[in-house]
Amino acid sequence: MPEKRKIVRRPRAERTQEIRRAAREAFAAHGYAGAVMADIAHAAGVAEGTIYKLFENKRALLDSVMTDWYATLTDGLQHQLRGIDDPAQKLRYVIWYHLTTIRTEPALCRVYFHEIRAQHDYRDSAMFKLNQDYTSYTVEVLREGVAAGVFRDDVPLPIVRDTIFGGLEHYAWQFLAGAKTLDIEHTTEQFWRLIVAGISAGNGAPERMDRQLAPIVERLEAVAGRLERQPQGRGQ
Amino acid sequence: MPEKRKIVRRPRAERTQEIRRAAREAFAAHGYAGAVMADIAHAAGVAEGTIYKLFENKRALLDSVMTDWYATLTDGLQHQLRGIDDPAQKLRYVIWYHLTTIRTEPALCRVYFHEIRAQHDYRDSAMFKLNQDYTSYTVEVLREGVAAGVFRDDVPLPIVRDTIFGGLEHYAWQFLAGAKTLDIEHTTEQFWRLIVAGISAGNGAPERMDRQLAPIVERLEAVAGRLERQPQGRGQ
DNA sequence: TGAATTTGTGAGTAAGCCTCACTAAACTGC
DNA sequence: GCAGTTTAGTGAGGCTTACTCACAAATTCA
Repeated sequence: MPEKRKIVRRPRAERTQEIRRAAREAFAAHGYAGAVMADIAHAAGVAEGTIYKLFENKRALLDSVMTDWYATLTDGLQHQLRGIDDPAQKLRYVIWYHLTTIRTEPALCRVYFHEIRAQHDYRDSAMFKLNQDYTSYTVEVLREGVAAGVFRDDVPLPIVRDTIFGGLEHYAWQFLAGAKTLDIEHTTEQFWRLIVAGISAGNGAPERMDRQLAPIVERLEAVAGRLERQPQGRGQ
Repeated sequence: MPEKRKIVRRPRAERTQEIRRAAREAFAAHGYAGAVMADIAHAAGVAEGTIYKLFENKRALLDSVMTDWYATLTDGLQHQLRGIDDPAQKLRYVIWYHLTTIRTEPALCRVYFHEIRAQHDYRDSAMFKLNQDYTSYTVEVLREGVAAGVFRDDVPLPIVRDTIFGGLEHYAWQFLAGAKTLDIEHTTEQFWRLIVAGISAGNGAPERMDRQLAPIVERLEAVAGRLERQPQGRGQ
């Protein structure tokens, strides 16, 4: 006679949490396609059918895992940014925070980059909203910088935002693909310099630069010429 | 009595091409996971088993499709770059070319971004090599610019490269996700300005900028002071 | 204590990648 | 031409896996 396992019933929220935890590990370890629902069920200590009582399908389970994770990230960033004043320094922190996240949770980042964003209905999803929140702090920082006169007043905000996050992701992919270690301090410094140089007031595109320098040069030359035409006073 | 279809045998290369064409359409239309091998076989006019005689599996079929496509892209870029001299202008062309590719083949780009790079063995794949070729032209252009003194001599090449491609991809994703149209000319201009401002000789990070301007300001002030101490000549 | 409700189960279904034993077209030597 | 050999091509079936559903058991309620 086969041993009949006692069925224990637990609060819905607890079960949900249990399953989410198991799912997070599975997705992190094997990716979306590689994770097997039967294994997740086993790891969570429930039958496969139970998962479908609490989550609509595999995709919804993934969404739930990622939403959970992303929300804590966004809160963390928002909280830390309040402690910094200078816009350029805030920008530096955003870069550092993003890189740190990638190094701390490479597996989940990978899944996010490749599974979540690939969904055709991504732009209607909760993840999209969360991502907007996350990146909107950056846009906010940029706006502050422009208002303070630190950044050019014609910086194309969405493009700078995407350059930051896209560039970081692209760079970090080498790390996510297991190629090499990620030197957060050094990488932060390099990215930050590049971006800040690109948007700082006074650093326009080449011809803009010329336009800004032109009057200064003109003034210098005029004054110098005037001095040259005068009898030399004291040493140069 | 069921009609017996005549089996026609054709050169290996021709069959392969036929299947690849059908596969490309299927992958573009439905993505990797969504494309069904049975449908591809049907569209190519062969039995499902035939595909597996010519390609190891679904993944290998995708690789073949993408390799084919990517190779033509790389050739195109390389060819066009030879017609441009100025490093900054070359950079502009790279950006423009990349955006144009994304707008011309959004579906394949999407599959590339999300399926190819997600493979855990991506860095050993043929696609990785091709991508290296593609982006290496950009690094080459940057090197030329540094050598010519147009770009700073301390630009971190890999980071600039990743900022360009990562930023473009990130920005273009809104378009790939079907959100809005892609204004190539305007976007090219914005990105190019941002990057060039970031790496141009003379546009360092903030403190570097100060360092460069300092002697100029010093000279101006010295001269101005000297003028002020002198009896006023003609009215300015 | 019995009825109603809610939670949990796991065998079964369907979809889809892939295999393999087999068919028959093309080729080869006579 | 013909028998024997090689090889392109086939498609039914195997296997994995997401998902369903009829049922079972625990809990709650009257």
